[in-house]
Amino acid sequence: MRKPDPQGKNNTNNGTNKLRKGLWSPEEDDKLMNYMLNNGQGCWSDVARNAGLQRCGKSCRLRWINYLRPDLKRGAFSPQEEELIIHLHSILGNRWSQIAARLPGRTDNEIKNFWNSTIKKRLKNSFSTSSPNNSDSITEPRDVNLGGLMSLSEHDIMAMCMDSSSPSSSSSMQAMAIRNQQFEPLPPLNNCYTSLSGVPGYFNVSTGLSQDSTGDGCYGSGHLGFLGNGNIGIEGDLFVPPLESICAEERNTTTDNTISKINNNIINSNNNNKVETLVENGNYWEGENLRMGEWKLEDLMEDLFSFPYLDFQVE
DNA sequence: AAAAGGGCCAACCGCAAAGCA
DNA sequence: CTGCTTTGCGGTTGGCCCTTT
Repeated sequence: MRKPDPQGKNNTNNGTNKLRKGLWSPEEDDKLMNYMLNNGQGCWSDVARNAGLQRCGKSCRLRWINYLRPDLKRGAFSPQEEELIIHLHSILGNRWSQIAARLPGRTDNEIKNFWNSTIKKRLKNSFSTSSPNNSDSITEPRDVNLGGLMSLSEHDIMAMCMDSSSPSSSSSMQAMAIRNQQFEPLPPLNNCYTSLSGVPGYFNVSTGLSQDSTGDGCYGSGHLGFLGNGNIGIEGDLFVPPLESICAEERNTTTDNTISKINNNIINSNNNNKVETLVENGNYWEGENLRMGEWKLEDLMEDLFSFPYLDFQVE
């Protein structure tokens, strides 16, 4: 972390127009927070200027998104979040912003740090402990249990872990697909919020489900798997949980209209019009039915955007 | 008790895409 | 169409802090 610069050695004081860098002081946070609450988000360089901050707009944006936003969820990641991150990362690769978009209250930076510091290490450990004599000769891939997360082969895990340059880990998916000559479902994700079951090769989006009857946060069960031709197959109906997004929930509960307004701005700007639709339709996503047989990776990526944004309460 | 090492995480950097004149 | 500005993203850095030696 960079030192806060209370004396302003790096900043514009001293007669120059040099912008401040490094850690944000509480005063700067206050200024930015007050400005954002009163004026909402505009052009970030204007925000920096009008809020009286000697920071570049970029720095203000980052500070707001990663730290000051009222809808941020602080604290450790829950096991459900961990699981979801791993699962999404296996599909999306290092597309942290897209992963973060499905974890309300979490930032891409947070998830990225969490992945690099914790999960990556854990996956590596799982790999090494599961193969005590794994010198450099990898022969038969074995299944590795990631602490109850999912069961993948060593090759798969290594590909996922090491192939961080691949934007979508497509090479690892291809590797899995090649190895799996037939549809081979991955184990269902416990506590996941978009789960799949039913007719192989197709899924429907069922909407308007009420509550998770089991109370474990899981709305149905099913499998996502890889097809021998390198495509991704879905086995099942996609059950979408009732979407009481942070946005909608806070709209109902908060008495602070200003904060509510800000939240709406943030979420609407992040999610385009999807959340507005959700809210207008009584907190349930009433998106069009999705049908498909086999997905190529890029198609899957596309269709991930049509998934509702996940929301669950931690603790 | 002090030094070394490693983990964590806030923030910066560079690049690409989008928007606009 | 072109060039400039702004925004957004992912990778990387650097410093605090905790643990180990």
